[in-house]
Amino acid sequence: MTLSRRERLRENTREEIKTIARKHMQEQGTTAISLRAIARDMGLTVTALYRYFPSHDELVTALIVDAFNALADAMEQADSSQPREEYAERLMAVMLAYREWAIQNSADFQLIYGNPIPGYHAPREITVPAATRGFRVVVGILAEAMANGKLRSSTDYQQLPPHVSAYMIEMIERDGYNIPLQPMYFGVSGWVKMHGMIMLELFQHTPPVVGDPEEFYRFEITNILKTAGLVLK
Amino acid sequence: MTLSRRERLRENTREEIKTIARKHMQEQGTTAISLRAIARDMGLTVTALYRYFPSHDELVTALIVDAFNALADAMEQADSSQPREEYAERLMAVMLAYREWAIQNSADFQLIYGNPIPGYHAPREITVPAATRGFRVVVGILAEAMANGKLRSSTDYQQLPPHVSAYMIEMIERDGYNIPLQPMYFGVSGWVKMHGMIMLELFQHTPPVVGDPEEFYRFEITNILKTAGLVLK
DNA sequence: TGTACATCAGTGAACGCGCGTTCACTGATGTAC
DNA sequence: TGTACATCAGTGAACGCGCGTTCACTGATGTAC
Repeated sequence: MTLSRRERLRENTREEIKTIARKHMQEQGTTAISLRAIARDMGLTVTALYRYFPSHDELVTALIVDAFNALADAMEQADSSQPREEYAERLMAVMLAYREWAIQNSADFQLIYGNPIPGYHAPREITVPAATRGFRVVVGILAEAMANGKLRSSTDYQQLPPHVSAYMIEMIERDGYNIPLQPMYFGVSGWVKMHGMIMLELFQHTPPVVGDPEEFYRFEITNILKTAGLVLK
Repeated sequence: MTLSRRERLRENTREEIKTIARKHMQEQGTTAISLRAIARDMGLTVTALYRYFPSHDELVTALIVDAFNALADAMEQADSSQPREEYAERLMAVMLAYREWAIQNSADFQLIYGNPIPGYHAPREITVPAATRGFRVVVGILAEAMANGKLRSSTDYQQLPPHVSAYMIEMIERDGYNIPLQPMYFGVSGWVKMHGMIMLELFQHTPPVVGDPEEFYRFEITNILKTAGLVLK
């Protein structure tokens, strides 16, 4: 669909508002998203912004959706940079992209995975689909590896507490993942660890412990992949 | 040392201020720590609070130190509730206490492990010693298990990137851990995972995926312990 | 035991900032005939 | 091609809030002789 001149200008202004909001987040944290401060930076009055976002919360929602999508884009791009049959390489690339994006866009990362903004309630029907995109890439690769007989048939997941595995199987169905339990369990189990490392790195808890967080991160991924029989070339 | 009547009253007031600050954090997030709001709740003028905390930042620092200490206390207590020789049980109890405390005191947990408060800079010489207490419990148990020949001599840690292991060995020395590299590596590697799970649970990312976050958390700990040869009775 | 003085808790006004949202409005741009 | 009208971007004042910090002060409590 083509946009009229007016619509294009409108889109540009919306983007400019979000760009400045991101700058403020980066400088002052996610609670510093302020319509008045953005207006000041743009040389507009506050009220003008209400033409573009009906409220502060709607702006925050737009930023959250953008952030989840940008992160997922980065992961998808990393995935497609690797040969299709090299599952270990694909997973490594995707998880490195996850970390890289988190560090390069730490304010956005805090916005989507950190402390909630006081008083703000995300409309889950809007944010959740964007939120799961990145994770779908990971479990998708794992499922592909399994379908091609490259995933070690570990027995771990078979010992999950019965109601946990029942819930997960139901969730796989409900959210349309269309994959077996094993890659889903493996994906969640690995994801939470990498996520923890990134969070701790971002807030300066691990750098004084491991020295080089990126090397450590790579090392841990390599080990996790090994437990699934996925070996890097 | 005994305190005079005046000193006792003073301590009580300081505690009351922190208690109300924690209530506000729980309700409005860590950025809502406000001297004026606390004064309002106490029926005092703002300026009266300056007798107890010389600035907003000093109050935040006190809350951070208290939080790290409370978390470490909970972990130490969990540790001492188990038989000394049952290393797997001790580690399970300690990590469950970690999660339990995080969930029961989610605002404090966000304060110490979540997004930084804009404009606040922690005096690391004050916060870091408190921050490492809990982790010391974990690696302490692992080192004890190793000293008693109960830790499987995995070769994982021997393949750490050379400058990472060099850095960690130096850090062990610098921070006075007095333990070998293996339990340190194992402790960090496990810690980051449990931390990630808790963060994701707290912010509602994993509950819709795993259904019962506590069961899942237990399951993952059990598996991690197994990889180190530590089996729960 | 009584008194003078120092210490301390708390007040109230002020400074100089910040915020989201509503309302009635002006003036430019686009559109339909 | 020219004109009337609708649409839209942006203004400016106002409402009712919030914040940390400094300053000169009052009045009660504790202490030393």
